[in-house]
Amino acid sequence: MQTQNTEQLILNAAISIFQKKGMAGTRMQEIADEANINKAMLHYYYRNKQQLFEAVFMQAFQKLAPQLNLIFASEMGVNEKIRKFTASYIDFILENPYLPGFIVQELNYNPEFVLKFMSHKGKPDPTSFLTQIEEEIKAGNIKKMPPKQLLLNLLSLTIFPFVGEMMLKVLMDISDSEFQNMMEERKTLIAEHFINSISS
Amino acid sequence: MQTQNTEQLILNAAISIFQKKGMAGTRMQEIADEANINKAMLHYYYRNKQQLFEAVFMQAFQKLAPQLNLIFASEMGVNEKIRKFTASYIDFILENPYLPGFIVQELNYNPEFVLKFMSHKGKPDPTSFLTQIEEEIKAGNIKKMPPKQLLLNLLSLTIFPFVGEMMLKVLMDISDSEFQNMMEERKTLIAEHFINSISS
DNA sequence: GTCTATAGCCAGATAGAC
DNA sequence: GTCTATCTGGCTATAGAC
Repeated sequence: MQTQNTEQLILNAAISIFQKKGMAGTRMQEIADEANINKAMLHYYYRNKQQLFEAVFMQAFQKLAPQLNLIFASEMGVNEKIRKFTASYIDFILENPYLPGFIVQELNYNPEFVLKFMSHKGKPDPTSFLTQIEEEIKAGNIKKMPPKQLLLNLLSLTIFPFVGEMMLKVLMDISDSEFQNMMEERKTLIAEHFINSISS
Repeated sequence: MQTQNTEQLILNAAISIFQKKGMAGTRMQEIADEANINKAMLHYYYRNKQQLFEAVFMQAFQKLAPQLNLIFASEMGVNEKIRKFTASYIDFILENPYLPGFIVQELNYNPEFVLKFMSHKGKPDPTSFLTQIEEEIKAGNIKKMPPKQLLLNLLSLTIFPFVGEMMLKVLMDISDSEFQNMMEERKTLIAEHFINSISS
């Protein structure tokens, strides 16, 4: 095992454990076990737990950002953006199920770190999408409503089912397989429904 | 300070800390400090951390349940339920801002405990609401769509902004006061928008 | 680079005086 | 019931052999 391999092995193991249990709930030993490697190696490559966590968080955010840019930074029309975003975001999350909950949660527990990290890393910028909405409203194609509320609705419909998966399963008596089916169904259902609800 | 008072004092302090930092991130000492009381008292009244946490979780869930029953277990018509639920739920959360995130998160980290707890405590049951939706669809008043997806959309629009508050503030450049204003606005905005989107 | 052993600390829990 | 003092275990982190 060379440097590159071991370092990546550790990062992958750390991603898996941190995303499931969060910063405070994770033990370094668990990560070592997951990587089939010695605990001292974690410190050799990543100095301490905080730095390993930051590497994981950064990686997660950088995976998520391009998904958001599907809607923030592309040249498509509004309806096309909405269809593209919902379908592709849901596909993406089905392959990274713990990601949204992880980001949401650690953002709550650790806002100061995140803000520091954001300032020198850059984040998706919704401005152009919000402007696009305003123009469509002026043109009479979309019902009058604050653009940020519209975007918030879209993000809610797309992201929440995954963040609140467990709560929803308990509350609505949904099995694992039914949940999967519902998410597949949402890939098209949300977009049509949402477009229909904003069109004037 | 008599038994009743101290016990309640501890529970209140525990609610405040656990909801902000979660089970794993909370220190017993912090709870003791918050309650202006000695750490040993926590163990005197609640035996150990797990049991104190369970008391907090139970209390949180029992506060939330009546809010859900506004929509699950009342005699109103669908549109009326939607208006009532969104407005009253948002009001409720504005006074208990950490509650939804806390429940969602601990449910993810601790599903087995929750399921055990649910079985002998009872939870809000959405069956009658789902049936009501089906009937409205048959009657041609609501667009054809799976009732559970409709309910999931409603919960997403209402709950997600609070669970993902920090993420949204960062992503959409929303200040504290703008966030408050948006949530006030949503008390009526969501309902009208949602009703409009499902009406055929 | 990788391992074993261990230092050092911190948090949960308890003993026991009052 | 409430407090101080302390035990105990577990966890992060490091020292040091290979």
